[in-house]
Amino acid sequence: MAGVNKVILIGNLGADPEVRYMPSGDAVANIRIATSETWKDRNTGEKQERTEWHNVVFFGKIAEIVKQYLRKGSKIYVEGKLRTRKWQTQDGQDRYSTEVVVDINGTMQMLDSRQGGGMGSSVPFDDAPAPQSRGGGQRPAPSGGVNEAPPAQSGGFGGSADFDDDIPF
Amino acid sequence: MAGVNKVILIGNLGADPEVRYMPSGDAVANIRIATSETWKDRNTGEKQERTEWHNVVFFGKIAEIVKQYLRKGSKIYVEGKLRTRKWQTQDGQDRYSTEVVVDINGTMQMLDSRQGGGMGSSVPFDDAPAPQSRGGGQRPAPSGGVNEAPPAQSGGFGGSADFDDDIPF
Amino acid sequence: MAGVNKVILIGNLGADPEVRYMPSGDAVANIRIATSETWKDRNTGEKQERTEWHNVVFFGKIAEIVKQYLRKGSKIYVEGKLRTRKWQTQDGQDRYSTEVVVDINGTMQMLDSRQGGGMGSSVPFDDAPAPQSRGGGQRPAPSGGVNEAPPAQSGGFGGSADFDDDIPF
Amino acid sequence: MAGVNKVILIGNLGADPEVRYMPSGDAVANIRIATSETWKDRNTGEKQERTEWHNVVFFGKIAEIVKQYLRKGSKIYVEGKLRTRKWQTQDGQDRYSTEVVVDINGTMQMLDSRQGGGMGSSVPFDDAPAPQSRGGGQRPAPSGGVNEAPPAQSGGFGGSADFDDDIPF
DNA sequence: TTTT
DNA sequence: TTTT
Repeated sequence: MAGVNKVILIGNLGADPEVRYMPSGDAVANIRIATSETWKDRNTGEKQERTEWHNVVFFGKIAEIVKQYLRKGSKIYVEGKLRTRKWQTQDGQDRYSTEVVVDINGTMQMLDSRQGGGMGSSVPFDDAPAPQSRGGGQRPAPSGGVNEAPPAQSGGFGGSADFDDDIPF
Repeated sequence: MAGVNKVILIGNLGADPEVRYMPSGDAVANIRIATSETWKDRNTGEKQERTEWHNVVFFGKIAEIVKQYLRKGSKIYVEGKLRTRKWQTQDGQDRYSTEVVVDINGTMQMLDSRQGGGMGSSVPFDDAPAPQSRGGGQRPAPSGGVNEAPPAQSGGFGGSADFDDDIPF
Repeated sequence: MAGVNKVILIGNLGADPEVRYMPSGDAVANIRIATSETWKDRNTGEKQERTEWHNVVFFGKIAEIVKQYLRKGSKIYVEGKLRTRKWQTQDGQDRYSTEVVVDINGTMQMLDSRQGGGMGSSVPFDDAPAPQSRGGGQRPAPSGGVNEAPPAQSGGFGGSADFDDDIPF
Repeated sequence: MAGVNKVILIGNLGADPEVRYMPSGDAVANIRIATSETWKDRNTGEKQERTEWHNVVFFGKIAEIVKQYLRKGSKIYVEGKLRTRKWQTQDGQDRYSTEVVVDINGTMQMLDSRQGGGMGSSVPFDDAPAPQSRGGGQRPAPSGGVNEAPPAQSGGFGGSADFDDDIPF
């Protein structure tokens, strides 16, 4: 019992989200996002760039938001945790795949809502307000109590079953 | 509407926590923690050290854990957000005070449980298991559903009223 | 010797940066950025919003980038550390002010370069490429060695003198 | 050009570090660290635990520190970035492996120095001071200038060649 | 006021 | 394979 496992990413989606539904009815959304870093070669002085691709999976209510608002090219902020899943190929070989999991403890924020449809973008979701989402589900209506300061997300997360037999890349 | 406001600290408590209770019965715990950084002077090569003191305030269930387990000298990991409060001196002058707020969206972890009572420490709580705590309150028992993976904390946070008329330092 | 002191913010500038120069010639840039969080009141269900303002100060080369590229309204990602300065009012009273310091160990990234001048913005810097900046200064040209992977920023940071007699707000 | 790619971990080493040297003479250190999270099953109320294992690779001077100070069981704080490497099996199949890279932009801190040799530990490095390390190399001696505040790490990082033909697990 |  |  101990540990911190936190990932923070800002990047762009390489494709539209892929969304599936659990037997429980909960959505699971998968995206790929690219982060790139640039630097100058110390010898030649030339500008270098390296792009890293990340598999990010969203559970619960936040998966619905991903489905509704994100598209290929969307720039987002993501806070989640690392998880490495073991899975088998069709001929029974072991494989490992590492993902960034955004569940009720994680967060997602859209960062490009302002570039908006007004600029002639063909992206239909751009007129929607940019959501700022915790992974959490609905907040149960509590009884009484002051409320001058932000509370937080809460319960209702419906579980996250294994997908170990999915091919990750 | 948008934004990330996150603080991550690892440091030691300068004194025992100060705990108060809200009219609602919720605890509020205040601590001071020190972070220090060291570097070598670029001219003399001498080792330098600078210590920074942070005011951290905990709300809800996590405040109870702070009260129970933390003491002067405890080393902790904290994740919270920045908040600057305006308050008045007795003669009506405005003052501002910035704190790190750890509420249901934040986290705290003890990092020194292992140094334990076995070493001759007089600290009575050292035998207790080191808690790993989200700010959250109780989790409501949900109905049905798989549970192979960690869910998350949830609701029940009882509010965090203003303390703007308190003197912060 | 121990400690982590890290702040991560995403928000918008409330005004153009204020830039000064040290006797050494190094720039120091100050900005105010707003982060806001929204939540629903647990009783009334009404949407609530709270905006937090942060003082951020940049040292070294990154301060020049702030001066050149950021304006009122710019949305940025910032990674820095907390620092509380003590200063005196004109009549000799002690005051404390907490800032987020972005020096050579910090980072800044513009997040809204794409909204561009094309939308009729009067902001002249919008055509410039959005910089991704570490706080670092110039990188000394090293001798030999492979370079297939990103190195990192380096030396040359010119110091950050005290500004304790400045009024912070 | 844009992006944030950050990983923050607190966990324990599952084994002693494995250290290799580049043709350039630079060290590369690999460790496995475990982070665990606990939660209560929402139905049964039983305590659950899930442990996640992370591959972490250190480059440059920080790799030397890892070699010198870390051992199986050490608890550390690590700040790095995600990198997925493609490699080939002996029979030419593609594989992918995701690691947390701690280079000059990353950080490592020991968190258990205080448990010390005094408790009967057989670990010989326990008497050494716990290092607080940036990934950086040596700092070039600058000429003149004030130095009242911490500067930062700097240059000299000797490169990080590809290891794509190594087997990662 | 902590810690190393 | 760590830790509590």
